[in-house]
Amino acid sequence: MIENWITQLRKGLVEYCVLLVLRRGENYGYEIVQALKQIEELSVSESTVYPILSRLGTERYLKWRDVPSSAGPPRRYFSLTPRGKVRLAEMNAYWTVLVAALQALKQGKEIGQ
Amino acid sequence: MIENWITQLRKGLVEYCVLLVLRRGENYGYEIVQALKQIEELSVSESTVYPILSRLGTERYLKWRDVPSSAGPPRRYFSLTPRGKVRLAEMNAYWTVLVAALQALKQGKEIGQ
DNA sequence: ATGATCTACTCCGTTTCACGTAGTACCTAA
DNA sequence: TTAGGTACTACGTGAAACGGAGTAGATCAT
Repeated sequence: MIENWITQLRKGLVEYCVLLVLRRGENYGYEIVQALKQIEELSVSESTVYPILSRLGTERYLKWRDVPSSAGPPRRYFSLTPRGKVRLAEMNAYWTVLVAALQALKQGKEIGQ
Repeated sequence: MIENWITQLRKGLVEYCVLLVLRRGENYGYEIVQALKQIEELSVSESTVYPILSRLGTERYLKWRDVPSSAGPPRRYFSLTPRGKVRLAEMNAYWTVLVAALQALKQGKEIGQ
């Protein structure tokens, strides 16, 4: 099934998307989940995004602060650390060359000679 | 480490690349391995490509024929089945929208409103 | 005050894939 | 007969996505 392939293809990508969402400033978890849910091609859920947020936190790519909310438990606002910004830049660089390589493979590049 | 992320990102992609290599006609295993090794961003080895070839075979996306070789054991020439061509078309379609979605996320698209 | 509902997460188990290491086996040429 | 190129196969590990269930704070209608 193509769905299964898509699940595999998403590996690594959700993490990249989380960092991309945070590149402009802080956002809280639920908000990030809702934002990524809107990208149909990703179609992620809470159980995918929250573990990524905490993993990126323990790896010090993200920092956070808790802010009381008027509608529910305190919100945890995440933002990129300097370390996280470096990682995002590395990911951007790799993603760019990867997409270019795939594009070259799609278009005409023959193997053999 | 970024290397680990790259390993995750490759999941699903190697399979896609194998189908892309075969889209024009048949190739034998060793040749496919050498072709994909030349793509630095993928940097795959035999132990990655051969299992994919046999998986795609049992899933009937590929067919093959054995041809005696002048230098070694018979070569197994793989080619796309009609089913495989459909799958490749689906993958192309998904890959295209995914790359576009990531591009949109990279450029300016804000969340929240 | 009590239950319903929204918000904001956390935990656990399963599946799948990439990949490293090692091993098998075939064939030609010196 | 052995070295070297060719063509795979087997096995185990690690990491990520994901489904489903659970936890818990806060507001609001009854």
